[in-house]
Amino acid sequence: MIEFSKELNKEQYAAATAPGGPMLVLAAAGTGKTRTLIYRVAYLIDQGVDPHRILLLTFTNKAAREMIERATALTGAGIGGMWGGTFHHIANKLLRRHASALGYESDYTILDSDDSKKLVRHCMSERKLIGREFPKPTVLLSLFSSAANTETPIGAILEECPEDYKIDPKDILLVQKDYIKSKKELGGMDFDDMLVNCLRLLKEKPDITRRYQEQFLHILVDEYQDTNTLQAQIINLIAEKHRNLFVVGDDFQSIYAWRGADFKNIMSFPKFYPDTDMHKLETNYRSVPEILEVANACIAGNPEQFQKTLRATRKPLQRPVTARLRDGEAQARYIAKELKALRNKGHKLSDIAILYRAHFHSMQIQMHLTRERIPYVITSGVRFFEQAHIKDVCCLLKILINPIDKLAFLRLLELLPKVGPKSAEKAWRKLNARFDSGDKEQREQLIGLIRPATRGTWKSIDRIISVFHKENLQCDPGEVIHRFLKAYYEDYLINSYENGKQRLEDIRELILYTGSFENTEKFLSDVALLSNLDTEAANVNRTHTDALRLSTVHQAKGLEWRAVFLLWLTDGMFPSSRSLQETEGGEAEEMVKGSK
DNA sequence: GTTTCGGTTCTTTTT
DNA sequence: GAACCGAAAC
Repeated sequence: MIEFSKELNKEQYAAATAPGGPMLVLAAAGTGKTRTLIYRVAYLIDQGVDPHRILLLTFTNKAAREMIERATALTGAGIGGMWGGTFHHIANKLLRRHASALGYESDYTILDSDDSKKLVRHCMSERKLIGREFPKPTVLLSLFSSAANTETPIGAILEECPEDYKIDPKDILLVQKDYIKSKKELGGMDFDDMLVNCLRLLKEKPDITRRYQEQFLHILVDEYQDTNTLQAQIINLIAEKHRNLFVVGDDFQSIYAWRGADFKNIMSFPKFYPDTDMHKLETNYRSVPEILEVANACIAGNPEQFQKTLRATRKPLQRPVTARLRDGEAQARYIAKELKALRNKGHKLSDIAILYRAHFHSMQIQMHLTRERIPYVITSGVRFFEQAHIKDVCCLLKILINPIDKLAFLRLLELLPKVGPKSAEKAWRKLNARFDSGDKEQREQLIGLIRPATRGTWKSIDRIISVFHKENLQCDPGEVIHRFLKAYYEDYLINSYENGKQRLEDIRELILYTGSFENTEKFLSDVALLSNLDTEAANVNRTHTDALRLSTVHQAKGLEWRAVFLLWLTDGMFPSSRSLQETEGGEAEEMVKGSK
């Protein structure tokens, strides 16, 4: 049995064991936010709530994984059946079930940012809007994205843009219209569509909504300060019946504004639910008082926040150090020197981290570390699942599942020698914009469409497609990938990339990963929605190697180390020059060394 | 007309 | 490192 009152402090206990209704838990950094949330889950189950009737929403995959792991450990696997995951995961789960209600096929593809970009570029080139003074695909996409996530029309967003694009908003609207149409045509939803459509489903289909309102007796939301209006509405709708809504967040740690997050959601929660039971967690277990002093000084004086004061439990140790250094070179040398000193004092490298705002800020440091033979791991900037080779093998799976997934079809064909964008596009047209991999005639037709020199190569891939349908490999995506490797891709990798062998290893890792999925479709959804294989990848790296950690501050949120270096705490670098609203800043070149 | 190759530029944060 | 652009090669 879990002894809630012993394992939690007073603040945490009060929150975790509160009766129900709308609850807002304001958890400052390092106060055991996750712990409280997990014990809340355990408490509910302890009270006899069926896990199936609990919905736990998180913001990132990392958080979801951690929560579920820890809750499982705590309750002794008692949470089986609980609905837990990121907003996108849950939206996907609902949409797969009810896609037809919105006019989608249930085998819709999820477009990741890479796919979206390609599609937008295509729409632009169709309208001859490439180059010139026209914004780049990524710029347009972020425009579309904030429009979707804030429910604001494009026009209004453009007006607020400080930089005066001299572009006709009409052109942008045209591209957006084309983009939306193309997505529909290839049976795809991008990340924003998942939330938009999920909300649409709940708003427009009351019969369906009622089922979930009934099912979810308790809804728990992590990082509430980072929700956007779509997510807040989704939550409110699902919670409408039972009103047991437990949201946790810290208005001072809202880091996703660029993605439509609106910290006003957390500020106005008590207004929306006048009977809100509010709890504050202010006892900090992570940091020494000297650091909390700095934190408190930052929080104070901001009128738009809930007032809070972090209280330290740890003994005073030492103040953060700022080091003024001439340039990046001096900074790197300084860190190397300090690292040596720390190690001499008996610190392990894995207890130390170097944090920075943007990945390229760490380049110089990385060179120095390599030269000095100091082992380090880096929470990568390149997302595992967005690397070319991972996407390559997945597009074979995609065309097996979704006959109208044009992007996957094109990508697969373009892997072949002597096939580029034009030939691939032509083949797609000749097939009438549909490739049913189960249809033998169509497969024959496609073989004929490929130029003779490459036909042999394609035939070996075609054989995999044929086997897939004959042997019903639906449930074994790993086997398909394996055969693809043997038939073609292994050679391709080795020939096309300097680090082909390493990439091959990645794919082997991926094949192992497929084992945990019931079928190809579930696997593909997950690949699209996950963006880091940081569980696997990080675990592999972490095993038994004592290594220094390099990470962006964003990715480091919620983590802790004995000693932390903060790079480039200087004007224009930290905060980045793009987020100009902040005024707090550093002197010339400076750097802070703190201990947790 | 297409594909491939070579040189150049620019790196946030996540789903 | 990868995405983009222009030029060479097929």
